Amino acid sequence: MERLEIKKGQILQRKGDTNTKVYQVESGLLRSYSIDEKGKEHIFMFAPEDWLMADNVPADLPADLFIDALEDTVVITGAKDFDKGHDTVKLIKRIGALQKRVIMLMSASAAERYEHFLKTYPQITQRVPQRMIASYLGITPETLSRVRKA
Amino acid sequence: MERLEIKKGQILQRKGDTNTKVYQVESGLLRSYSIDEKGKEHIFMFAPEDWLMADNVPADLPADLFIDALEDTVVITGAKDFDKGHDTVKLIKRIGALQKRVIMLMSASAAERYEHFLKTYPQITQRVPQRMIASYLGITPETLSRVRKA
DNA sequence: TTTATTTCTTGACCTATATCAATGCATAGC
DNA sequence: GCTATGCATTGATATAGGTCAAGAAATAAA
Repeated sequence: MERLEIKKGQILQRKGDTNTKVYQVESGLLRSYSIDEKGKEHIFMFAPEDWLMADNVPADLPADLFIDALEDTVVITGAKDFDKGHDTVKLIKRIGALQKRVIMLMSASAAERYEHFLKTYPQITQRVPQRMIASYLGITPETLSRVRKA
Repeated sequence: MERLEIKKGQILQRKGDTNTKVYQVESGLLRSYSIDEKGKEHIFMFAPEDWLMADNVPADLPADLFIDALEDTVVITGAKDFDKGHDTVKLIKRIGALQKRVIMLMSASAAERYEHFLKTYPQITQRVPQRMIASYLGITPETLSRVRKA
């Protein structure tokens, strides 16, 4: 357990890295993302204050995601330790959020996704560029721009 | 905790129902799905033997998903009890699977999703109709048919 | 075995979103 | 203050997948 201060733009984890830590955000903003074989970024999650950032693959496998800071950020790092220190209620809430996200990705239009994002994460909306919101929603910046204009 | 035998086609839970149970599958096959405002079905998950079927919203809120049996099925029902009876390692694995699913929905083509499904769930492929696989993958039966033909 | 229903496939056409390029605006760096 | 870079918007075009309908095949029910 360790307290880290990192600068905007600094990378905490790259795909393929050993993957043994989780990051509790004290202040600032992290994101995790993957890069597909066309080189396109797909943001999996943002983590502002009080959120836990983790790459959810077992600690004995290489990382699936990049993790970096979108603002100067302070985190408390913890080891991935599956047998203790986890709040079951928080894990189940996270599963619930992912359930809704999967259903939305299968069924909602770009506009509907954006509307939902605005309502659910109004604070994050103010802190990240539009192109990152587009990436998180699974659409292009151009499509997001058109959706916002409509 | 109770052991239930249900018939193919029988519904265990409807959207809006009270939502206080989880279902451990002993034999058979369950699915959970939502219906969007156009009346279209979106399958969230299949649960064959040894899988746990749950609607991952808190027990004090109404259900988000329908759950029904695709075959004659035997389940052990349990109460949603967030403070005990949960295997943290299994919850984290489930989050990991959903993480990969979200990234795939944002970045993979229909063909890539189908290919991945075949590799990951070969047994389920044999037990459910194509139209349900399409629904789970977030594509239409016509698209799946064309992808398979290519 | 026959009939009814469901599922799958295919063709033709449509649509939501992607791609590409260009331009303007905002922000960062010097 | 100026220049460079990043971001957002817009137009034109392309594309992946959706929609609709019809017919064939498979499965279920009688």
